[in-house]
Amino acid sequence: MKRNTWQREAVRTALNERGDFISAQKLHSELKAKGSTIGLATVYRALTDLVTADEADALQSPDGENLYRACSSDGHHHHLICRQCGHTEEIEAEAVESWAAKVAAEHGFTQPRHVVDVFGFCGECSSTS
Amino acid sequence: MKRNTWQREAVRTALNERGDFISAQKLHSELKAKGSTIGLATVYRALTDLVTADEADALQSPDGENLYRACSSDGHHHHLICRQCGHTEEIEAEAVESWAAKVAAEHGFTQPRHVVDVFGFCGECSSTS
DNA sequence: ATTCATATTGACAATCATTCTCAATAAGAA
DNA sequence: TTCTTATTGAGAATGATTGTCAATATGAAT
Repeated sequence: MKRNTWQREAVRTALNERGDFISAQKLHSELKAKGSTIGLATVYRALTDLVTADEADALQSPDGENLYRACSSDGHHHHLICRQCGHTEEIEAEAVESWAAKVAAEHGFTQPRHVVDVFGFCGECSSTS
Repeated sequence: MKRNTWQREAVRTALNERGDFISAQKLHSELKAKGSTIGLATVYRALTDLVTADEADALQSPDGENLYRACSSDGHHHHLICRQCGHTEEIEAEAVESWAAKVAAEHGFTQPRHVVDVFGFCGECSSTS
């Protein structure tokens, strides 16, 4: 049976408060910084659970870290991520959904899942540089 | 000055002979299996160089490994990858290109790069399972 | 409220891909 | 051939993530 613990709650809220993607490591540091005694392994476990429960979203950063973020829209969606400041925006991709399904089918592939993310420099970072 | 070594050549040919994506680790094992004395670190260095020189393509597998593949078409392209056997097919994605550019622009993002890969089970693996 | 079975935790060890270090080697110019 | 220095290889180091296991705390039953 699944139990509710303040640790899981802490991870969930921390993820909700913060809008952007964050790594498990960083999330753990932040919680510790706020006085929490939560363990690193527990943060990983909680995040994995949240992803399984479709309450969070996961993606890999270019340097191999796993980044997590609370899922706002419950449906399937994609991201527009700033390479400089990490700012993230969710984007609709209806066109891509059907395209992916079509291409997969054409090549005889089944159960297609796709990774569609766009990286760039957001308006602010573009003007600053 | 850049020097040519048999090690770099070995990695380049191994990558060309093999059509699919392969991890640095596995590529190294295969080379060793064939009698090569090449070192693991060197394989990593060679692969990184090939990617820099746009002779190879890199992507991250869902479990955090970096996969490499020789670039056949020199232009920009995407992949359809079998989650079971690793078989890979290059796909054209004209529609996605323009979509990505448009979405980025709409949100004020500049210099968009995108990651578009479709994972699934290829025809063969679909029927086998 | 108390008891109890067990899900969950946290500290730390273990893993695994990748990068770093550095002495030894070899490519290529002279 | 000689010499400079880019490159190599073995192993150590790193860093994220996962496994281990005794201690703890949740929630159902009493």
